[in-house]
Amino acid sequence: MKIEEALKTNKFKSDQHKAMLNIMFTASWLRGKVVSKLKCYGISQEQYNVLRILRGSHPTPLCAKDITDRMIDKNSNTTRIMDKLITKEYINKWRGEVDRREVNISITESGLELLKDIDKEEAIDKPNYLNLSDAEAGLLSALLDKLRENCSVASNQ
Amino acid sequence: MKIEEALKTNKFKSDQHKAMLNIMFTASWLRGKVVSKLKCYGISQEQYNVLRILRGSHPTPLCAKDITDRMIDKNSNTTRIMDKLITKEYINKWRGEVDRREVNISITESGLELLKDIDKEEAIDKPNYLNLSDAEAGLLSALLDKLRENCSVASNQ
DNA sequence: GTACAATAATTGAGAAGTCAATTAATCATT
DNA sequence: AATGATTAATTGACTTCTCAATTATTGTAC
Repeated sequence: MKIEEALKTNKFKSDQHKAMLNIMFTASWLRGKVVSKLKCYGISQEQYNVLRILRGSHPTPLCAKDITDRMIDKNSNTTRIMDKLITKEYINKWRGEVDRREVNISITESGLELLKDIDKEEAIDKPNYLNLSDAEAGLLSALLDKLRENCSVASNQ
Repeated sequence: MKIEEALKTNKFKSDQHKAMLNIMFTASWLRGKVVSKLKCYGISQEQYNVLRILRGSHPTPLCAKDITDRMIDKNSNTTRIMDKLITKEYINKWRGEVDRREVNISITESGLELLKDIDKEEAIDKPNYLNLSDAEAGLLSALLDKLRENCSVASNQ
């Protein structure tokens, strides 16, 4: 479904504006797919994202700031996402010994198992999940990277 | 800034997975920009989106469903976004005469003025806001449209 | 080493989102 | 025209987000 159909309009100020709306729509669409896949595991997309980040560094722990830096949505309230994951015993947290302002966070065995189960359900990340060839996916990433360059508008992100 | 730097990782399962994370990151980045632009006008991105949709159909009113159909995030709670906009007197709402289940919604003069003020601050949608040529923006849209085709995962969206 | 700035994480309060259940009206079938 | 199904919108309960203020610790300059 083309973006014109998805948003039921043909009025776009410019090609850039159309692309912007398309990015936001596609992100929302993707989010819907991921969320529905994760539903039966009882975790949110943000929680899943954090677990994957921690698996990536495992067995080295990360501090909260390191995790925020790696998150898709930098505005997420990391503390509260951690709280949820601690309650579910998917992560461990302890005060940093070197810098006592920091906390060390690492994924538990139980968290790793959860990810393994989710991985089995390949669909979320499987190649061609996106209906793009490798080359097209690479081109898409390159365009998105370029889009964010030299932007005239200041932002805190 | 490339997505590898933005997410501080080089570990991507596939080009498709990398593109997926890039879309979500870019959408969040764009959202941050738009939200910070709209802040001084006291409206959220979703409210702005609804006002633009209503301006597009003005002076013909739309019903709530028509608006939802045109929204970027189809899961938004349209009723509550409308409530906010009614309080601010940017939109009017009245029961449909033909189909009494529907409500008719239209943008007010005050709402149109707000949009005019925001438009003056061109930055949000101005051409090249995205640092892409028209051709690149078109290509990006085409890739996003393709990506959403024939997706193996069922979704309610 | 004391004062002040900077950083990491947390919290509180209010806003917004989510999801299922509900209400009201219309449609479709007989 | 009575029945049940469908559609449009709303609501209630709950969760999550947001953003500024706060606490604790470390870094920097004198």
